[in-house]
Amino acid sequence: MPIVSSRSYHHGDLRAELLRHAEALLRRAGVDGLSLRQLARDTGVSHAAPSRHFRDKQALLDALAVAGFERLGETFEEAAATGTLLDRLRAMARAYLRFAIDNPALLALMFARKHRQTPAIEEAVTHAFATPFSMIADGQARGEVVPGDPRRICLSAVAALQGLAAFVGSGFIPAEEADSLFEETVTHLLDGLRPRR
Amino acid sequence: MPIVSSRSYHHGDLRAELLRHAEALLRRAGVDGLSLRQLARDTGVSHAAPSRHFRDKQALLDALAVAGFERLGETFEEAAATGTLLDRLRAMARAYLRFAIDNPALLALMFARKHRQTPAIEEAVTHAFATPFSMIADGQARGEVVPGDPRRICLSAVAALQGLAAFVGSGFIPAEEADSLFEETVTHLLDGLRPRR
DNA sequence: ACCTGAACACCGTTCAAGT
DNA sequence: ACCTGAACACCGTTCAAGT
Repeated sequence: MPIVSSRSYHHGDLRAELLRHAEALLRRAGVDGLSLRQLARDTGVSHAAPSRHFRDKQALLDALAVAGFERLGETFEEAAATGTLLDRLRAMARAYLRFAIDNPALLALMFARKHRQTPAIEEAVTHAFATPFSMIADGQARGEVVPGDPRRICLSAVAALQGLAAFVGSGFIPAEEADSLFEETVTHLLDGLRPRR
Repeated sequence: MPIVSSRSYHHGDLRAELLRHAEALLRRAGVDGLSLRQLARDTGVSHAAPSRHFRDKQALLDALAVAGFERLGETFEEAAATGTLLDRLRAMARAYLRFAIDNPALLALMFARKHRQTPAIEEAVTHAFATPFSMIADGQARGEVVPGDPRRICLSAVAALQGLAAFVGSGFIPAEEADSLFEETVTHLLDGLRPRR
């Protein structure tokens, strides 16, 4: 008789364990190598067991994306902990690119879903980008950032980084060039945020 | 006895026909819906026939990517046909975003291959971006564009557009917002290209 | 040279059956 | 409630065989 009611019969928490193995499988085999059956094998359950926790494969991918956005949001919070406004914006940009380079398959998953705009994902996205969003809004209130819809400003800045990250992650930009191109891009972005006087 | 030696036994040119159907299938079913067997069915050949023309599925995807870069390069050339330098750069940026929105699955294919850096693909990429590249180099020669490695300038500009296009294509940015965000981004990019005086 | 049909190992999904 | 095993329809790849 289990003490914690959420614990399953055979495993501690199969859902969490599946997610953990799925992240590892995604990392080492890519999106194409991430199969439910391989995941079941890695986790040591029958191939039909995951369906109890994820209705279908897309539900698993959605859950991975949510977890990814949560991790990304945490790195944003850490990056924005100290320093001047420009320091923190720069640190967040750096954290974003590092996340993209360290988790290329996960990042692709997070942004390559045209379908299934789950409320859970929307909430995770909003929460993840809350830090840079409020950073920009605060900067505007103090006159240190150019005026305009902070959501749009945040979006276009992240888009520029996203493109760079995608190019680096896909091998389109060689790793040697990534750092200096990143510095250029960030300098350029921060320059664009600075109010004209 | 066929007149043209490249013509196959049963079809005019099965390779070209496969590519044609593959593009259509990719467009209507996405990357996940693009299977060799469905493609064979669409083309009216046995499921093993494509393997004569494409060693494996990746080879088909590579060929689709090459065709995509060729099409993209053509739209760049058209966009850069007339107008001032800024007009042509703006037109190329617009053409890029339009291509991205009209061919989201193809664009994802073109840039999401970490593996198989084929010479054919590298050549197609270089050729496709030759127009914006030389446009920037020309602008520098005439003092109308900020100095610096034209390849890097081209790369970071395309990356910014790529990120925006990816966000729009994935439904991350609603279609209503795409145009105005694009205008803002392009204005910002062109502003960055203008030499300080 | 080019295509077919059968074969193999894999996959996602479903569902009756077990505990 | 949770998991298993069998079943089904699909897939990529290979290969002997046909024309």
